[in-house]
Amino acid sequence: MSRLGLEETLLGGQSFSWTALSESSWKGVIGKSIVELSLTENKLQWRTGKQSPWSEKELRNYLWLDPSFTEAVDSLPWRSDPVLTTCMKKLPGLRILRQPMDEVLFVFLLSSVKSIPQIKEMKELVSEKYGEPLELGLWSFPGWEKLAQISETELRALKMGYRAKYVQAVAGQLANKPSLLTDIVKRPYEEARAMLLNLPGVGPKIADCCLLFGAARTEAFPIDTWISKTLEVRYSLSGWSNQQQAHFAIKHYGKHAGLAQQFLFSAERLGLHAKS
DNA sequence: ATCCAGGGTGGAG
DNA sequence: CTCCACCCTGGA
Repeated sequence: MSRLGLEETLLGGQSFSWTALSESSWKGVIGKSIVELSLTENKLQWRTGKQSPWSEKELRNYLWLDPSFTEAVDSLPWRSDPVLTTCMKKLPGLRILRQPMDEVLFVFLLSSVKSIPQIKEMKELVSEKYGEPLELGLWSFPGWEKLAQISETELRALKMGYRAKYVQAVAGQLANKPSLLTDIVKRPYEEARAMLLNLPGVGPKIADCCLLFGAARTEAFPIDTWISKTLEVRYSLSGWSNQQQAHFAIKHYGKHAGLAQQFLFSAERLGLHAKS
């Protein structure tokens, strides 16, 4: 576990639940739980709030701290892919978090044409206005049931713009079928993806983000502007459609393509290719 | 001051 | 397949 790898895992755009307390410590709100992480001398330390405390097991699951992570890393084609190797060497320990699907769907519905700070701000506004108060002046994500009671106008007031319509519509569907998300998580990848694509405001990119970050489907390979650029520039795939790029990804990176995506995405976002 | 892009999607041609 | 509106905010 490296400092940069962990920092990028928590703050790099797969989760919007974490804030930095210092160079190497972070505070997160997941569901109604508060968790603090710090990295000193390469050792991970943690503590959790009193209200809805996490067990060590929950923490290990959330951070993907089991042997399957090492196996997934080893399954990537780093032996034959210098571009991927560079990204992996620069970000040791970067991983996919296992976040709750409801929160992931919400933040990625807000993500279109928005930067990380903007997405975080929208989520915080919603939490402070409609969530439950927790310890330390923090607020929980309100949950979809609560969101269903909020009008589009009210959501627009929280800087959501046209995304408010999607949030409203999805909340409505989930109100009619509360089991939908837990149902989706149980289905095989293709089927789960098709179900997500049925939701208003959810296209291929957001569906794959939900499956990768909110359902631990590491075969999901979200194609956004950054990854598209990486594939064009680093792999000479310019002119390829998103569908063709997706086909390349699963073929080249394998069954944990989503993990490769995270290394490529972060390296591109942080500009790590420029430096030697 | 305008312009433009910020982890897209849905609809039209 | 390619355009482009959709909201709105901050930075060039």
